[in-house]
Amino acid sequence: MDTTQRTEQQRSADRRRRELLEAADRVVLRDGPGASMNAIAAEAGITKPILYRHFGDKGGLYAALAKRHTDALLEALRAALDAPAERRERVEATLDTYLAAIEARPQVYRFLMHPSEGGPQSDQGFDVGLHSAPLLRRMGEELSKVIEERVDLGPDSAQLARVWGHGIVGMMHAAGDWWLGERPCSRAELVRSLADLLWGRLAAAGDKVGGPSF
Amino acid sequence: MDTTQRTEQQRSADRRRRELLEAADRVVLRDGPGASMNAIAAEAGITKPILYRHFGDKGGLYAALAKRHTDALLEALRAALDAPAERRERVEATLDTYLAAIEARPQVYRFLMHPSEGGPQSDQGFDVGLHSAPLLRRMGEELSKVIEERVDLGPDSAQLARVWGHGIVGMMHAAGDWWLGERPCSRAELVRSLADLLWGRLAAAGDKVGGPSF
DNA sequence: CTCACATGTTACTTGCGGTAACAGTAGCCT
DNA sequence: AGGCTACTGTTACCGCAAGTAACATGTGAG
Repeated sequence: MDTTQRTEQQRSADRRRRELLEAADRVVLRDGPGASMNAIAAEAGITKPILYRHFGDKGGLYAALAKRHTDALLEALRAALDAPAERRERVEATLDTYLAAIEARPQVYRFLMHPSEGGPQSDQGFDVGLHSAPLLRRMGEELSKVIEERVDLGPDSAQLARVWGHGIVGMMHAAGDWWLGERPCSRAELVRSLADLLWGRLAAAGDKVGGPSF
Repeated sequence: MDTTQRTEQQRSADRRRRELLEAADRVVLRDGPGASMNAIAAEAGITKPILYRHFGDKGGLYAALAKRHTDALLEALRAALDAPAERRERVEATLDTYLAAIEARPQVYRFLMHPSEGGPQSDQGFDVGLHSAPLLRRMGEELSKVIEERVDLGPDSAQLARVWGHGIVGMMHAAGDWWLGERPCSRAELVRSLADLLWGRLAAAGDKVGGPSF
């Protein structure tokens, strides 16, 4: 067969693909998630149909783009999660890693999580409806695995671990999103507060007495 | 003044508005969040510009639509949250209320949370990017208030309560979203697992020994 | 030289959000 | 009555973005 030739051509195609993704990245980071295919093609120095030949449709481009960032973030999280340290330390390190990532590149984060919120007249963005889930889901599954591997939860551990994995990721995500918007405290404080929550401080706290009237 | 006349006209306008919202509701529930303004107008028996006169733009229609459902859900949550019962009971009741709501009307839920995921060719949906936050945010703020009112957290209670409010809501949301998709267990089990997480079972559990190799 | 193939283009269709300009209708004011 | 305002409704259009068809061009293999 022509495998050797194929590989050569394939390599060139892959390089092109990577270049296109980087161009897309630049545009998305500059113009927000509302970036149009035309704009991306222009940034890459080519025209639309080529993008479509490479990625099928806009969702494909988005998926490829998201996968890059998602993979990178997941790797960082895995490192923090799998470190040989006390559980609380690991939890705090993981929370901090995530928050540091979204703090450092809020544009990327918003692109991954929140679809069209670009410019004033950009009402249609990437259809992240089906794609924003994956990041959260993948993080949830990853965390679930680690929990089940390393925490002794008795019977039903598999199910419990999955519920907790997704729940904790959701907590991290929502709190991070809110924090990124309002910046009501430092990152370290946020990490500490969330870890405290996970450590049962809600259950341990007493009822408030002398509260409002009743 | 012409207040009396105005009220009469206003009433008619309000009735129309409500009718339009109900039509929009039907269409969104049927066609998913990718419903077009034309489709909504047709369902209401009128044409597009009228929708725009009433709601300004698509975001306005969405916001009005979302507000109805959000208000209803928030009211139910408030009731569970403010009940005169033990804290754990209240937490479980609130979780269950939320999960029951999204279980009963997944279409509404997906519309509120996830934008365009409609039909196969519907790539642009409502720009929920800026509107899905509100529901989560409002729930988070609501919960924050209740936490601060009723739980004794010592100094920094305000900040801590807000972090926890948003975090817990995010946990509930993410776990609910995942659960709704996979249905890995009953609602009661999910509620119990999440409450256990909030009650510090993660911190209380021991390390797993004899785990994978290390 | 020519065939096959990959790369690139221009020019188009479709469909949606949003708007302008026009038409009919009900009540009030003098 | 007749006209003024204000609301409801329409058709017909613009702009823009996704996605596609058809055409052009370079390049290595036989």
